[in-house]
Amino acid sequence: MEKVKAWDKESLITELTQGKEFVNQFDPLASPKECDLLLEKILSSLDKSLSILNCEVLNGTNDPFPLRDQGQNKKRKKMQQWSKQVKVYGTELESFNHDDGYSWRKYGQKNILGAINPRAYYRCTHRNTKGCFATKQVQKSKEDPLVFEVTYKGMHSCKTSQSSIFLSYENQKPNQCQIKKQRVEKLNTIKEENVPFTPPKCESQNAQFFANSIEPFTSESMYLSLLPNQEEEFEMDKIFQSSESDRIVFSSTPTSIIESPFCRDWDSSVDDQLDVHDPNLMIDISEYFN
DNA sequence: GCTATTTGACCGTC
DNA sequence: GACGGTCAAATAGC
Repeated sequence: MEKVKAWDKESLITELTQGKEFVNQFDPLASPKECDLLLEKILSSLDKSLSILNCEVLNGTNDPFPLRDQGQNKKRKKMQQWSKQVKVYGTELESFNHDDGYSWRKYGQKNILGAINPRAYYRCTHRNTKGCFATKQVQKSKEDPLVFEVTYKGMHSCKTSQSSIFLSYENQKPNQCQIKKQRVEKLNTIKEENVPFTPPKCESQNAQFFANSIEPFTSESMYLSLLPNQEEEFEMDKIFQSSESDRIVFSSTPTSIIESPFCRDWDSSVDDQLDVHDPNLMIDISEYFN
């Protein structure tokens, strides 16, 4: 956080304060239209805040590949990166292609010291055509062969992303909050060291937000996590403060996901496949607003 | 012939 | 020097 310029820090505080105000203004009994409007404002504030952080904290620049344009400084700077785990079941393992909506081209594979399985290296197909330098690494987990650890590096410049959090308003089924054991187990696969969120709770409220799983194909099990160097710079629980009554639920969305591959235009047709109103997808982060 | 994947070699960092 | 990441020639699939 020290690297954030003074004016950026000011802007960040302003945005977060504004976001907090919007959260405070939230009224569960208000009309869905009003709620949507307020949500848009909240998301906008969060997006702006994250943009500031992404630009100034991670690299000190927008460029995910500072070396390529600055031949003088040969020291490789840390690139913006985040990881997720993807769990696959049954026959999915063979056909699993790590499809996250972007087209990737494999450019290498390497046996990693201490790892049983090799690590595969992918780069965006549009590297040459659109100058998109996003890359990802995929490695099968040592502990669980059904789990793939995917690490993304760099931002996609081949597609524009929108809001990182997709929320829908739900106030008609206040007592439907029954978390299935299976989903809880999946959510508990979240690495504690990387995700600043607590496991989901289940409480009835007059109004709740239900998170859509952002990435269509991995609704089964996925998590995103900030790498330690990013996490230490920005912790959600130190930033958000709000009243006790506020209860907002969204998927495990780390701070840098604003530009992540998962934050694409949301296709409402996916809702049916995902059962996006499934209360089991909830993660209660109310304590971060307290 | 074009595109994607494989794989050994090379390079930069620690 | 070891290791991880990338390059690029060879190969495969369509």
